[in-house]
This record gives sequence, C-alpha cells and structure tokens, in this order.
Amino acid sequence: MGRAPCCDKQGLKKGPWTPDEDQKLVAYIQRHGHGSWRALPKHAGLLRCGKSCRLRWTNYLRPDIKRGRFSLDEEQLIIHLHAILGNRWSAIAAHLPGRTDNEIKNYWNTHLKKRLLHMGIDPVTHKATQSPPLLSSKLSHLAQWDSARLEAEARLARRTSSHDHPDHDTFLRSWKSQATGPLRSDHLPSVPLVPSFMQNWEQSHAQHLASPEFSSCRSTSTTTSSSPSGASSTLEFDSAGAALLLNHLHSSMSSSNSQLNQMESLMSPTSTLRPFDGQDCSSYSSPVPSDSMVQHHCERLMQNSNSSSCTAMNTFPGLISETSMFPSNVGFVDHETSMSVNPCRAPPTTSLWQQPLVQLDSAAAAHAAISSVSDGPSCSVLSSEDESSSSYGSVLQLPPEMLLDLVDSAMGGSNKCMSVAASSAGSCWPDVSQLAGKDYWSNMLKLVGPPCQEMPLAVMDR
DNA sequence: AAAACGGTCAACCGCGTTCCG
DNA sequence: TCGGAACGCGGTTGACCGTTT
Repeated sequence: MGRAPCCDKQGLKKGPWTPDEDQKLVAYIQRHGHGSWRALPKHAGLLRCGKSCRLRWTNYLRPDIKRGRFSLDEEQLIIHLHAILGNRWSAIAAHLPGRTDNEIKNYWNTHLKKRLLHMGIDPVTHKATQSPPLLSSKLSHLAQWDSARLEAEARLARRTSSHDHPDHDTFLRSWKSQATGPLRSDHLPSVPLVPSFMQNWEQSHAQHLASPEFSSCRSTSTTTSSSPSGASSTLEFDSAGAALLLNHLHSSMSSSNSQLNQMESLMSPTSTLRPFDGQDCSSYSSPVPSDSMVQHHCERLMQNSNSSSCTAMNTFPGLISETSMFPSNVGFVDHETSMSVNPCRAPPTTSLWQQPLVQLDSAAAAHAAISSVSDGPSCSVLSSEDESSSSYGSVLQLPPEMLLDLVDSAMGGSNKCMSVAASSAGSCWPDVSQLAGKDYWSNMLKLVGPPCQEMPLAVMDR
C-alpha cells in the first residue's frame, strides 16, 4: 500500500492567507521546522492543506526572501539564464538568491517578456523576429536605452547558449575524439575576409604566415562580393595549413606563462592595453581582441552609417585601454562578487569575458544597431544617449567571441569556426565556477569542453 | 464619481516525478 | 515490485489596486 492521505480535502480553507495564519505557520516552523508538510497544518492549527502551507512558506514567508524591485543585474541574469534554460523557473531562481521561482516567473511574464516582444525579439528563442520598432526610429530616450540594453543582453545570452547547438556538439566531439591523434583539419573551410581585415590579419601574423610551413600550404584569392562591403578576399589554407593555424591560435591562447602578453602580441601589435590601477589580473586570461580588430569591426558596421568618427577601445576584466573615455571602472569586475560595475551593465557572467566597446555617435549607433539586426548578431547597441546630455555617445558592445566572430561571420556562421571559438574560449576561461560559486557554470563549462590542459593541441598532419 | 481597463502577483491547478509502505 | 500519496514545478487564475476615460 502507499502512504496514508495527508489530509482530508474537505473543510480546508483556500484563498489568500490571513496575518493570523501566517503567524501560526511562521511560529510553528521556527519552533519545529517544517518537517512533513502533510502533517504540518494539523500540528500548527491551520485549516490548510500541506501543499498550501508549503507554497505560502516558500513563496512568501521564508525569512531569506528578498522583497522589492528586481535590480538591473537581476534582470540581466534572468534574461541570460532564460536564454539558456528556458522556462525552468526553479533552475533560474537557484541563481538569484532570495528570489522565488514564482516571483521570477511573474516578473518575466509581466515585464521582461513584453519588453522583449516590443523590441521584436522572440522571448522564447531570444532571436530577433523583426526589425525592432524602437531601433528604427530615433534613439534618444531612456526607454530606448533600456530596450537596447535588454536586446544586447538577449543577444549575448543567445550567443553564449549557442554552444550547445547540435552542429557545435558534433564538432566538439570530433575535436575531442582526436585527442590522441593528429588533428585532421581538411574539413576546415576557407575563410573569406574583407581586405582591411585581411591586411590586419596578415600584418599581425606576418612572421608565422611567412614561415615555410604556412607559405607552402596557403593561397590567396580575391573575389568580388555583392555585399555592401565590396570585394572580399579569401584566405585559404589546405588541411595542413589550417591545422597549423589552429595550432598557432590555440597554443597562443592556452599557454599559461605570459598569456596576456602572448595573446596581445598575437592579436594586437598596436595594443595600448595596460594594467588598471595595479589590479592583479593574472587570474584572468580572456583572449583580447586588438584595437585594430575592434576598429576593423567598427569600420564594417560603419560602412553604411556615414558616420564620421569612430573611437575604438578594448576593455576586459582588470584591464582598461588608454584610449578609454569612460570612467576608470569601466569593464572592471569585482573579484568578490563577480559583479560587473561597468555602466553598460553586462551580466556578471558575461563580464568575465572581455567586453570590447566601440564608441559611436548616436546616429552611427542607430545605423549600426539596425545593420546588426539585418546583418547578423555581430554586435549590440547597449546604450544610446543624446549627444548633448552625455559625456560619451552610444556604446556598442561586441560579443566576447568577437575575435573569431569576425571569421565566423565571414564564413556565414560555420559551425566549425564557432567550435574553434568555443574551444579557444574554453581553454582561456577564468575559473568561473570559483568566481561565481555556481555549480551551474561548471555544468555549462562541461558543455563546451574541458579546460585547456585537457584539450588536445592540434598536431600537424604532414 | 464611477465604470472600465490594465498591470501585478499571490495562490491555485494539474501534471510528472519521487517517495514510501 | 507496485500502487498511491506527497512533492515539485510550470501554467493559469482571479483578487486587488492604480490609472484612464
């Protein structure tokens, strides 16, 4: 036989709880703990079923429940987690201390979902469903600032969650399966690049590309593209060359000694990055896109915007660019709380990665925002203010995978390149689980692969 | 002043899972 | 091992309240 029924369903009270009932429930739980919910109402002198008591306690009376409005950080985290977890409110609530699943669910349904919908973003898929009406008009109000911020968060979250795309999994499995053997990279496609980017790329890697290994296995062709950006070049590697390139990228990113310096020398011959205020940034090891790459990406976005000026800069945890016009705490992450104090309000989780910022005037930002919607999720406008009311203009936030995103977007979103990005990023991620103290992120890291020391390095198959 | 409307959120409902006798 | 109740979770409801007409 099963259990005995917990209570007689008849004669039980339903509906809103009275203060007297609340007092009885709290007093009983404080003295005895809740123990068995089915037995609690009888012992506490309540004419309620155990289920009702449990809900009242967990959703309202529990002493650690946080009351009041959701903070912006909480909003960002909800959007971010929802993009990954969907409507799993209890799982989302586990990452917002003091908030209940019911509260988060209500807040999503009454606030966040509507705002995303209003911006033309599907709150289920977190993908743009249409041109956001707000972005197609003037970007000059606080509501639009807020909308742009939410849009950026949704995009960022979606891109982060894209690691569990089936194609990506397939490639990761393929990658991992080669741990004991040489990397077979003949499946890597050629990479079409716009000329300015290709020039930067080749300059940055001149030494490597000039090596006999590379020169014997690469070729360059130029084709005319129908895209607004005009002609594009294709940098092609055969399998050996692709393997070498991968190896070069990977080893440069994953080496533990002087990692930041190596990445900087790899990606940014003109970088002006410097440590900020003596902060120990040795625990951070995110790949750093160079100023020139940010500049290039900015140029791409600006090609249709007729903007006259564009100031590029890099920020990432613990470091700040000398070219920054922002307050000195831009991009800084509190080591204790892992909370970002960056005014763009990047979610704490994503702020563990670099947050390249591109400064534009409002008109340019509007154009860039629109082009980013139609041209793929390569960037997001985080904020937009009237030039007259702000010391700085609008801010574009490029996603953390920007470095390889440049390649990825040029390839039309090839899953292979995304995989390279994930592998590289995974190998360079800081210990997020330690910083955030969340088991969840450990699980997320498992999804995208083991840390660098466990990752197989590409080996030339020649 | 009052009806209509819309937003909010605590509480309930129903279903799948877990637990226990 | 099985059956049934408890539990946990997500969806839905409806009372309440503020705003608009």
